[in-house]
Amino acid sequence: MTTTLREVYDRLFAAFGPQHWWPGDSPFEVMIGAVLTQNTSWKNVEKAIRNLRERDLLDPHTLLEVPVEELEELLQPAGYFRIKARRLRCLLEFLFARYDGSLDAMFSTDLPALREALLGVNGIGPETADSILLYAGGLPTFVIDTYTHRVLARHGWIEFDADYHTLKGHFESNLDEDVALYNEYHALLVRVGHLYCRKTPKCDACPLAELLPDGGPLEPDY
DNA sequence: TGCCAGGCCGGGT
DNA sequence: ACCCGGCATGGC
Repeated sequence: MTTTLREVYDRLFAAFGPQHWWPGDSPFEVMIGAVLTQNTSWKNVEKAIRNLRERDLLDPHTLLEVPVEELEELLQPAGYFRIKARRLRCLLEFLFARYDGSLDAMFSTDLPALREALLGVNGIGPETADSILLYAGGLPTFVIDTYTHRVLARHGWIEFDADYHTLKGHFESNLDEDVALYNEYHALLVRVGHLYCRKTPKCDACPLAELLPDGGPLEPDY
């Protein structure tokens, strides 16, 4: 790759500017959103979060008191509402079992150990864990998502088969360890993905278009 | 109208 | 160790 990841970032930032991620008024709200947005558009997530806010449930202690059936109803507009209600319960149980419900306590612990512990919670995979750590906790871990994979694979900057861990390491080993940079970079990748890097690429107006290999994107049908 | 969204899990080869 | 179906709503 002749273009560095830093140069890609600079292009994206020049094109789109700051993305102000993650939307949310508190770390807890951000953490909830990370679970709710799994394979789901953020618009739908907003409706569910609004339901929670209207009932003052954007707090670990109050949310803990909500029966799972009631939680399902509140999450309905976000889709996958039954499974997400249970996933939030699992995350809450983890938070109380280990940190007495305190996000500050949780985010003050050793990052690699906390990440592994989160991955042990049912419903928390690598992207959700890293989103929680970076966007709710302000900890330096790079978030990989489908768009990240697509953008890099289509430009030939990674092997198409590269897994989550490999992509994460690729970013973290080629960038300064900088929470603000990790934050903005991932948000920009999602933005450029939404606009130009869908299942059928629309590379014509993409700010990264001139960095494509001759003949267009590799893996265009991914 | 069908396709897709800021994944992840569990069961089957 | 992979592969795949299931999960569900709303926007374009």
